[in-house]
Amino acid sequence: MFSGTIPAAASPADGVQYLELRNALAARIAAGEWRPGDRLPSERALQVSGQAARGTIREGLAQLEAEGLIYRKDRSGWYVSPAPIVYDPTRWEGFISYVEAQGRAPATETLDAMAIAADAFLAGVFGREAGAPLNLIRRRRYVDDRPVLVEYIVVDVALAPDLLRFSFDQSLTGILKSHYGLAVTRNKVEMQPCALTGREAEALGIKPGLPGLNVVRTSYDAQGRVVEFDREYWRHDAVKISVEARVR
Amino acid sequence: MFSGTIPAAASPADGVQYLELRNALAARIAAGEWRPGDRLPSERALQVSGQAARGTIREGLAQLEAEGLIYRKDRSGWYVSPAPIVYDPTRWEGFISYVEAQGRAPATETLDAMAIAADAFLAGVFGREAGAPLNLIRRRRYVDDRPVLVEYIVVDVALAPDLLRFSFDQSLTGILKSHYGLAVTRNKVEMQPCALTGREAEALGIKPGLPGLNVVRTSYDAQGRVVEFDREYWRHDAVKISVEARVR
DNA sequence: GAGTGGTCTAGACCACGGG
DNA sequence: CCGTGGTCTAGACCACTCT
Repeated sequence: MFSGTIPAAASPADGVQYLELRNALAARIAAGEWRPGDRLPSERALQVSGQAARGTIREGLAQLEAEGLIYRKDRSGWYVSPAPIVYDPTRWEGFISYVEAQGRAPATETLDAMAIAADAFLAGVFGREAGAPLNLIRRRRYVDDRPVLVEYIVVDVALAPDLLRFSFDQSLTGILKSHYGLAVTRNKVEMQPCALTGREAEALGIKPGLPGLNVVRTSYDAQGRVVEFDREYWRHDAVKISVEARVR
Repeated sequence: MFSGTIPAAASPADGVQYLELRNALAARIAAGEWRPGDRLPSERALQVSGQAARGTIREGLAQLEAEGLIYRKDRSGWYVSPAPIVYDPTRWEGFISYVEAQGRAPATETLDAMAIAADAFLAGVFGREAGAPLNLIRRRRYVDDRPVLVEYIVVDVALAPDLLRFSFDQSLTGILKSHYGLAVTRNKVEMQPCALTGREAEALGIKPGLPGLNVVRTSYDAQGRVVEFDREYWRHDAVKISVEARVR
């Protein structure tokens, strides 16, 4: 009744068909009938065995998806979710190292990298005037070949001139430190559960509206300058946040 | 294209009916046609004006719900969501003070308070043997009369004997500090987007499967003893996490 | 081309709320 | 009580993947 680290499932009998399907599938997943990455039977196959309309089947599957136990690949099928990555956004280590430290295979892909001018919001973030030159980098990151997040990074051109000549498929952290001497000493992190829509859903290859986690990080150096402003959109089933901090 | 603090909405025309309904409703909400807490037209009314099957209408509404723009009250209707509470789980202030600091009205209700014996998991958390006596408190917390979270707090009886004689509708923080001299100096916080199911969904009066945020906090005093182990289940649309931390 | 999920329709009955 | 959302059925056609 109170143990483990993950919320308990619904009770076995709910008097509701789609929850009973959900429970049946969850039990079979827990029993190891399918392993992470495996495909579930098709919706129409589940209809036959479960004797329900397809809409009802889909509601049960959507339930498991919301819980992060399964995910869908568009027009391909429903798959069992792998374990989430544990992520501490207050650490300045970089995606690659902590994913590897958890025995998983990270990958990074740069989608865009361009010069932009600060709008009112970004001007405020960086403490510059509107129109100040900034660089915007958009990346997609993978764990074990599955896209798990898309991120938008903004860097002040004044602090890192000519940044766009680099490749960002590796660690941006390393570039900022070794080529520009920029060391982060303080982070401000905001997180909010959200829905992944529009460009983010498209970049992750998912159906718009799937739950996600929006992480916004502002990184400062010892002089209080904003080194990096980073907005990440994570698949909700791919990440688990862990933060350790002294009480202030 | 890159501004503001909240993810951009989907594009106005998606070629998909339920997303077009979503966009139409989102625009009317943004325009202030309905204010936070207001009820939307009924599903059947939206059917008439929008010329679509009710299932399609419901899919559009579920989309907005996943995004946190609206929420439902069981068999009552769909309502515009109020602004989320900004919450810093590394601070040791207590719910009441930070909700009030944001100009909102907090309330706390104790659901259960009982003595339990440590299972293997909790024994590990508290560094005690299995079967050690603990107290478990279950509370529901409100913002502006809307239930936003349910929490399970475990306290070591050895550190806070006879704790159950107190009322927990006020600050537990204050009780632990003033009556037991327990001061928290360090927190470990884990957060994971989740679905609210079973007891949690019931306690919050929501439909099982709605997205939520699971926050697990372990609080230590200066001697490294576990003062409090707290598991919170938040409505996903009620909270925004903000953490500030030095880089380690 | 066969099979998959994605979308949509037009109904139905039910449980619960107090718009 | 009536209106609400909650659940469910039994179909249909489409866009996409390739299981």
